[in-house]
Amino acid sequence: MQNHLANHLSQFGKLSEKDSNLIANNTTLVNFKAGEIFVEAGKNVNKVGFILSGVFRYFFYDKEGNEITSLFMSENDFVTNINSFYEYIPSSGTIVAETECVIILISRENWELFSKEIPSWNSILQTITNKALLTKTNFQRKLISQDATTSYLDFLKQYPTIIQRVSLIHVASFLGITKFSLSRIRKQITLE
Amino acid sequence: MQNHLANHLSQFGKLSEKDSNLIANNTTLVNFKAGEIFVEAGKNVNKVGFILSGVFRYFFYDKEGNEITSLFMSENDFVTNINSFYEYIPSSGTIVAETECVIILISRENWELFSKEIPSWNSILQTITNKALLTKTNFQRKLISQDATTSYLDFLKQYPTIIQRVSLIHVASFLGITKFSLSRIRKQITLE
DNA sequence: GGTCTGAATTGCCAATTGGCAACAAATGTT
DNA sequence: AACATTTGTTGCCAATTGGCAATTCAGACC
Repeated sequence: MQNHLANHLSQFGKLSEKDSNLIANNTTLVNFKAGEIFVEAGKNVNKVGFILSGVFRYFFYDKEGNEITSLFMSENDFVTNINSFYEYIPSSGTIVAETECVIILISRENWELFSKEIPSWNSILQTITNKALLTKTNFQRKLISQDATTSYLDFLKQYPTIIQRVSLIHVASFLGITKFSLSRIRKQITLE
Repeated sequence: MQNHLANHLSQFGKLSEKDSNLIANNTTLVNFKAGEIFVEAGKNVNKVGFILSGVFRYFFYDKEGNEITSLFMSENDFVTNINSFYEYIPSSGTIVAETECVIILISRENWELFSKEIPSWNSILQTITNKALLTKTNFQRKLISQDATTSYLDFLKQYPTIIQRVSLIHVASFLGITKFSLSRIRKQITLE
């Protein structure tokens, strides 16, 4: 059901029947198995996915070579590296499917087609991008100034379905703590 | 010199002589003394400033009532609460001038005028907004996963002129550490 | 069922950071 | 200049979090 994307977008701006059909006719469903790569670090990103099911994870390596997970993306999220896509530069990180995933794939060519042909496309995508980035900075702000237990509880609130679907080590990295600390925090919570 | 704004914007998209004049004729210079409020928490934000000189600070209060500084804005930055401005909702935080400041002020009415009359306005501002948000999330990511000393050194690199112009207690809050820790880190660094 | 592999937990100890009180320095006001 | 106020520092100790080795657990595979 390709129209899932058009339906989703129509929350943020008007789409005509024609717009909706254009989208449906110029996108494809793609499946990913857990562990498969959607975006490879070092390469330019020329595609955007819209997630119908599953969880993707964005990670990169810091100066010490530690793997840092900085984002999870799941149902009704877009999956891409915005910076790489908009700026035509290599992605500094990797996006990997953490579970089986199904996405609606939009190539750059079709993205540009939509941008030209669909009057509200740019405004809709701008709205979504802004909202996503603001949500991210707001959540990160908490991680910076809170203790680890509070951060973990906030994570459960904000991403209630993610915790069962990804390794705790990645959640720990996302929260900026070690897997040991996360394990102890979870134990502490179940004891209360 | 009102054209400073048009000059700055022209880095990100084409502006005609006419566009430039429209901007100059529909913006005003405004001065702030240190301590004066630009955006008041709880109120809708209907203006955007472009900073010619000085430093502004955005802060809010967390659940425990602690003041959290989450952003500094200085020369050639825009100063506003994007979320409040775009979503027509009250600002959750306050923006205060930390030093004497001079800004080019754009009211919402004139913002909309520019949006209508200047063909590249939306695209330019979208580009700037995206860049600013991406820079912010990238910096915050470091704060989450690094130790405090590294974070402080990164702060000096990223905002070299801010440190001399704002209280260290606000820098500490921005970095997510206490003023005591920051004081010790600074001492440690000068000893090396 | 048995084996293998990676994920998660736990104990122990170290390093980092926080909290508080006291003090010093800088700034603003009269 | 004298005073008050705010900002920054330091010592002391507590709380949090990290690091590492050993162990347990869970799922994959034969």
